[in-house]
Amino acid sequence: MNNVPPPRPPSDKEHTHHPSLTAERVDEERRLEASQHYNGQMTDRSYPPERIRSPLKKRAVLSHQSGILCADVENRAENSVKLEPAILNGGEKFEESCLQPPVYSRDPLLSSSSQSVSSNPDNVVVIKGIGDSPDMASPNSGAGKKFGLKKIVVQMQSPSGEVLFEDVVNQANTNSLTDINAGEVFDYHDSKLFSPDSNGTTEKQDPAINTMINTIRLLATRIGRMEQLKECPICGDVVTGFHYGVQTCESCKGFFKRTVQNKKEFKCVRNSDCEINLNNRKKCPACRFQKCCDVGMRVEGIREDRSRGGRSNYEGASAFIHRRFKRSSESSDYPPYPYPPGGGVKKPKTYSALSPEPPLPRPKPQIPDLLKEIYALEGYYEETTTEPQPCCVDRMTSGDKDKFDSLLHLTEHRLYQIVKWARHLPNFLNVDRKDQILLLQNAWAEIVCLGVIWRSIDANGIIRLSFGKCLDMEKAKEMNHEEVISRMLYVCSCFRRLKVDQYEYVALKVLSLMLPDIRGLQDRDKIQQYQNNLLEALLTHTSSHYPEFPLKFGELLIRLNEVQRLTTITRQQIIHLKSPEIAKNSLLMELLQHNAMPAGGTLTSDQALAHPRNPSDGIAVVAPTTACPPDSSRSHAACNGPQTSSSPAPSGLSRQHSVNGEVTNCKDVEETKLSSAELQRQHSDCPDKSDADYDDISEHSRTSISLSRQDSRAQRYASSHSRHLSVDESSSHDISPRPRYSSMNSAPARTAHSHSRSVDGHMAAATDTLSAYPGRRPSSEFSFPPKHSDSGRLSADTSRRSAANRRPSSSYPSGGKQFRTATSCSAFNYPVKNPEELLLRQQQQHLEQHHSPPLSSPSHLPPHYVDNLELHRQAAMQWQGQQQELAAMTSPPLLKGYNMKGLAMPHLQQPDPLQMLSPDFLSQRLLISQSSTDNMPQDFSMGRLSQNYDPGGT
DNA sequence: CGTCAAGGCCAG
DNA sequence: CTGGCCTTGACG
Ligand SMILES: [Zn+2]
Ligand SMILES: [Zn+2]
Repeated sequence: MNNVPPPRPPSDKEHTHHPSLTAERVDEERRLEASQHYNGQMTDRSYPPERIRSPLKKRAVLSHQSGILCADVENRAENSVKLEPAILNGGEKFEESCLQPPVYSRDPLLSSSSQSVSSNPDNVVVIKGIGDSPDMASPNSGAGKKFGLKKIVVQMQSPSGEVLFEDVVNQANTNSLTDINAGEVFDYHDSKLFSPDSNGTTEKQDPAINTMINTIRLLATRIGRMEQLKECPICGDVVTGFHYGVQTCESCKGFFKRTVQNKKEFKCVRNSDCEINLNNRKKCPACRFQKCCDVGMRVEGIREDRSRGGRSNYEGASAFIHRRFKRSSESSDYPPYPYPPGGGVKKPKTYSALSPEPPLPRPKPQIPDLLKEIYALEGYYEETTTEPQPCCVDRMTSGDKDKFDSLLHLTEHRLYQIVKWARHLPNFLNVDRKDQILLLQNAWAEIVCLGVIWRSIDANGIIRLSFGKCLDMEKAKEMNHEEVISRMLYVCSCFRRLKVDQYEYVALKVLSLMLPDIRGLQDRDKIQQYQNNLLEALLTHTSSHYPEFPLKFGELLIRLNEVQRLTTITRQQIIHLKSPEIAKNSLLMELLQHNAMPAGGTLTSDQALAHPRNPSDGIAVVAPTTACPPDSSRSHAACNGPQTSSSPAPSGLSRQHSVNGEVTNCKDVEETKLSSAELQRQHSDCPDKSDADYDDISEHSRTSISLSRQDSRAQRYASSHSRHLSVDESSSHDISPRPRYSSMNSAPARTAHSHSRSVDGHMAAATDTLSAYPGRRPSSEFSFPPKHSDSGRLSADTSRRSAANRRPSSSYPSGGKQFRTATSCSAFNYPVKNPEELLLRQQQQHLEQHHSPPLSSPSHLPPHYVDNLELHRQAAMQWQGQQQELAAMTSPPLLKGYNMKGLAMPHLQQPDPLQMLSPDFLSQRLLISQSSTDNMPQDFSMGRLSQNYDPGGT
């Protein structure tokens, strides 16, 4: 048994002339020579930096997909190996976007030397250049004739500067392109660029390059996959392919799988620095597993439900990379990064350097996996910038209506992107689809807004919309958007001050999406769990990465509230527009007025299919002045107030002149609004105040506003329909977190009913489609009942596999700890000066009450972080409680027929059945039809978002 | 239908 | 527990 030749990849004929590999595998004790693969004693985390290779062997530089090593590599020209693009890109279509295939120069010495490439942590990823010509002789000269496309060329270089691999991608984001330069080194570990200078390297701090980082990361990843390892980077055995993101041998694959699946916790009996090789790999599982993690094996690759076959989509999976690149080449927007196996990049960051204590048999807690997964979606689903508009826009008067209409189109595109983005979030597809819709309807504006803020984070005093459009306060004033813009700028300044990083940014986006308290959610607990996990991940991240900002976590949550407030304004502004384009903008319309159909009737299929073009997420901010009275922006707090009628009809400025006899309620609402606005006016509107002042004001006024709204609502509530009550009671857990924002929260009873008809009506088919939907691998952080002890057999019906795309992955390293229990944290009962004080106060209370820290603290955190953990947990609970509190105060229907999303759309009292079917139609189809091929509307330049919404995808 | 990368099986 | 080999299932 042991004497048979080692298993090999199907076409791995090359092994036949590799002495050490083709040697029959005898008992491992006899394989002493295998230790030659490593150069003597290694410290902790240093992998075999050098391996003795037979000089006969030439390193193969080939498709990573095939897993094939070409035996005739040595016949290739040594000095300049020109890889075919198809090979370079693993057969993807990527090369289509390359004007010329890059030329690879290789040092002849290299191929015969003992250097191993990307598994060598000393290799670095370097920006070779930006431009359109492969040699970068004339960077960016005429490159982007087509929409300003630029190419980024990234190389993997050995420490001596040899070019090992090279990869190219097109990049449309011309703004940030100027922020990176040739010669800069990309550190995958921290996702940062370092520019070399006289005294070593300095980290580039410019946040503007964040989007670029995504691109570069992806490139680095793909480069990392180009290398064909022959020897398992963990034990030196024969590589049998990619396993959990890394090329490893079969045994390490199995070992990793067992370890994760069974949640083993090994402990090294020595110093956790055991060398792992073919001979001793069984000796110390702790160090072996650590090494697995160090070389980049992904626990997300292990499926919690143990389903077999198919493709995984975790960051680092080949399908993941493939998808991103394929799309990126087709749509000319920039991709996100995945993750380079084996590090691919320098800086292995030894464990001992990170923490002196005995290492845990788990991945180094660099960045929580959940955050990484979420971040992996950035770039890919970021807004595209296909149409550079150099000029700052600005001045959008009513005369620019066309322009504005196109902006609406842009917005719609952005919305599609958001839907797509959400679909790719870990486990989002495991959420009930009705819930998906609810969540998206509730949060889209926040997501858009956060994107704008993120982009503007480094632009001092400027809000960067899409397409290079910018707004400063001056322009904003001209357009009467000063409140929105100033608030945005304020949040920007907060983010800047806090040094919010990309992971925190994406976490905030998802946090704004995954709100468990929205009324009508089917599976609230799941959302809750998600939120908890995300909060936990964010907390871990901020605590460990930003010890200098001990209160960062809490502050972030507070800023999130500010963003929520912001979006209330912007929603209103959009709905105030008189553009008939909104009507055609079916998805936008749907989101804006979930329950209210256009007065004209249902959306026609024409409307549904005639989709506009061009993305932008800045839409809300660039609403035309004329259509948006100054006061409306102030009164955002009175978001319950009916503001408009359905889209084609002009909206009242602050007063509802609506259809269907719902007008009577306007008065109350108006009063609410006035009082709210008055409150607001008393305090606010000075974005340049100190943070403390600002927080004081906003928190205080918001509380007041909420209360006043509650009063107003109470009056309404008393006279509301009993059916509302019954529905409310029937779903006692359903409280809307931000009723003032959520169109879904309007007329709850009706919402529920229409959902049960419209959504449910489509549910069967939709679910089927969803089930057939391929390839989405949910991943960690979502608690699913583990499936241990079941000996793992799938029942026949599970293998029937409608759940194929609901495959949960293991939540191994980051458990589903929950720290949320409080349902009401009235921390905002009285004004506080700033979040710090708030937190301190919390802490004080906590100390007074003599609570013991309820939750375990991540053991990987240094002690001084841990001190703050409890504080942060309280902040999180406070935030959650605050969401609930707000929800509770306003959840009952304020006005029948008016939603509370700040839109106040009247609804038709007796909706046509067809109309009842319509509201969710698009988003439903979006949710189910955005298949793995991402056939999201791409051809925006053609003025169509998309043609087919074939929910079946067939 | 072949490839790839999951999970399962089971002798050692 | 290990690890070689098998089965699965999405994708191209
Ligand atoms: Zn191995
Ligand atoms: Zn050990």
